[in-house]
Amino acid sequence: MSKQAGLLPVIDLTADAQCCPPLAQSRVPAQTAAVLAPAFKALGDPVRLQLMSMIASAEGGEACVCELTPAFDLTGPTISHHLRTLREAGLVDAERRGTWVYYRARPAILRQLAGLLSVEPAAVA
Amino acid sequence: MSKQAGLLPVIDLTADAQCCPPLAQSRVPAQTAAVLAPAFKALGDPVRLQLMSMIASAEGGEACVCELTPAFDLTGPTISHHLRTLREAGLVDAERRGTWVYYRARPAILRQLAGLLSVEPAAVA
DNA sequence: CGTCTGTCTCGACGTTCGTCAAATCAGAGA
DNA sequence: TCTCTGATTTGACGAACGTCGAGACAGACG
Repeated sequence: MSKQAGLLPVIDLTADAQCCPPLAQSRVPAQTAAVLAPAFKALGDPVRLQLMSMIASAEGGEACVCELTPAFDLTGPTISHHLRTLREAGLVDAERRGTWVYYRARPAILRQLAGLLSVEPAAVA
Repeated sequence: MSKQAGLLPVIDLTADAQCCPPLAQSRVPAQTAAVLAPAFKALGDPVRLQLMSMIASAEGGEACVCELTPAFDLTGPTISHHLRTLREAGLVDAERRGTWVYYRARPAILRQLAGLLSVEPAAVA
């Protein structure tokens, strides 16, 4: 699956071009590490990883805090804190519409992280 | 041939042989989050992210601590601590050969993490 | 206007993290 | 054996984290 033969993605992936040569292919510069590590860090908590998934996989591409919070045995402020962490890491976006606040994933950075981690299936020599 | 007992990874990830439905496709179960979050957490430090890259991209697939340590403005014990963190997260393997200790990436878990983060470009197959 | 509901901020708490210096362990070689 | 070098462990410290309760803020609705 290294080459997605077949359809090209609908959206432009220019962001990937400059940002993520795979971790295992060339050494990550300190500056890149400093920028991307916080994103990994944000995903390094089980609650936030689930929150991220719930948001990214939600119908319509967004999830309301009111449906996120009751999915955990945690208080509102704690969930709010985790969402803020995800937001500050650039992983999600928040928007208030009336009474409720909706969170939406940012696919670009997800792709960036995935690209960094991608491992070429050992092009057998 | 047998590995040094003290250097074996703490986490056994064999159970996760079946790879990762993308984060954005289906909601990550709590159990999966609990298993994978520590790996992201381990990558959530700039020094460890660079270490991981240096190891994974090294020639021969392995890197000696003796070449890792001088790449940072940190003491030996600190680098050793970070390497232990990567090892306990299941991201790398260590092996002592004579005087030196070599670290080697574990591609399986890297692929797992990349798969979790992968964002399918909406285009249907 | 006042009140209610949903969400966030603030302050506090115990825990974990990143770092170092000192001590210890593991081999290599004289 | 003894010593030297490379790597890890131990113990300590301040900083950051995850969590909570109490309070503040933002809209909706009478």
